[in-house]
Amino acid sequence: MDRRTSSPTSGEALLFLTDEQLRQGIEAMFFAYRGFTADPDRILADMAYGRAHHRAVHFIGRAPGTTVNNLLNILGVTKQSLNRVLRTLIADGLVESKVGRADKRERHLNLTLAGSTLEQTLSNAQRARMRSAFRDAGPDAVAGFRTVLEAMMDSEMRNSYARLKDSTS
Amino acid sequence: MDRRTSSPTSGEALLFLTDEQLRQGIEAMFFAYRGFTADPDRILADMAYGRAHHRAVHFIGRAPGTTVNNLLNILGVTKQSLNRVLRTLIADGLVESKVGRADKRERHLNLTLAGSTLEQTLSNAQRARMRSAFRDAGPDAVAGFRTVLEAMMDSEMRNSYARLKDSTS
DNA sequence: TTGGAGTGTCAACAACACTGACTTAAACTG
DNA sequence: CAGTTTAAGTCAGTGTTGTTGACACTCCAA
Repeated sequence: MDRRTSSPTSGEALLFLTDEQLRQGIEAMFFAYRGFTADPDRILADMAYGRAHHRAVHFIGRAPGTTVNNLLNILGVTKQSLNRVLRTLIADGLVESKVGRADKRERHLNLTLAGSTLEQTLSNAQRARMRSAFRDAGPDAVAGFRTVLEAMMDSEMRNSYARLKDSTS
Repeated sequence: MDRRTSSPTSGEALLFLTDEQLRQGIEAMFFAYRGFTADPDRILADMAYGRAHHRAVHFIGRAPGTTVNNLLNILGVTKQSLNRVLRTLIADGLVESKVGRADKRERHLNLTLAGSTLEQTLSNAQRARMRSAFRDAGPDAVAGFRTVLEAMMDSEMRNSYARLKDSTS
């Protein structure tokens, strides 16, 4: 391998790709993800809900009127697994499911007022940590953070991510 | 919204802390973590093992001779949960548990040859993705990635992370 | 020698994922 | 129109990983 883009010194250009650096990146992901989910988990523990409910509520709030199938693709779980979660959320009045106008086979999902409240509560907790981390790290680090995470995604997930990102930009 | 990332002007200095930017960061973490675990998960699916076995094998390989209690703190699970995993790994000859010399209550954990082989297999798969992501993103982005992840950890996890990092640097 | 720490085990349970098989209803297609 | 496909929901069974709670054992130290 020869010298690459940014680093001026020759021998050090690829030092960030050593196995040790990669291993530290792996461990950083592991520990950071624990922090990432810790606050919502604490809130959900008091209710009869778990992480799966959080994810469903998050993405329904993010893409109101989304279909079950679309949600299935975003979450990457089976229909049975999502259905279990959705059933309780609908029964508890946090999510409402409406038959599609154009295609009556589809169900369009929306948060109720109560669902939106829960989403806000969870979202606020998770955003607070993210905001603190972003502020401590600074804008350049945040840009790098996002670049690496995008490069780490499977291509299908990258598509889902980009679609959501563009929908509100 | 106009994207003016690296602008030095005053009013835009905190644009990276908007709720929308934070939400994108949250979603990036979600999708990237799926990619992060996808390759080892595929390998483990064929065996009778799961993600918990991967984590145990990883950290035992990283800190040979570690005690059960130390591993407990790193992994952040209950001892019953870890014990179930360790029991199968020991029974299958991937991990060996030795009574401590100084303190005979403690058990010191090490990978056997077979355990080390599995660790390598999983580690190689996960490192390959991380290497590809790091290379695509470049050294500056990687530095930012690590900075943000560290800021996102709980302080106890940050300590565990730092201890592991320093042990081989 | 008593108390506490470290370890291990048993049992029960919950959350969340999976596969496989099936139904219902609607939409598309030849 | 008949047949096929698609979207959604359901039932039953299973596996991994996590949790509590209770209990036993060993060893160390006050």
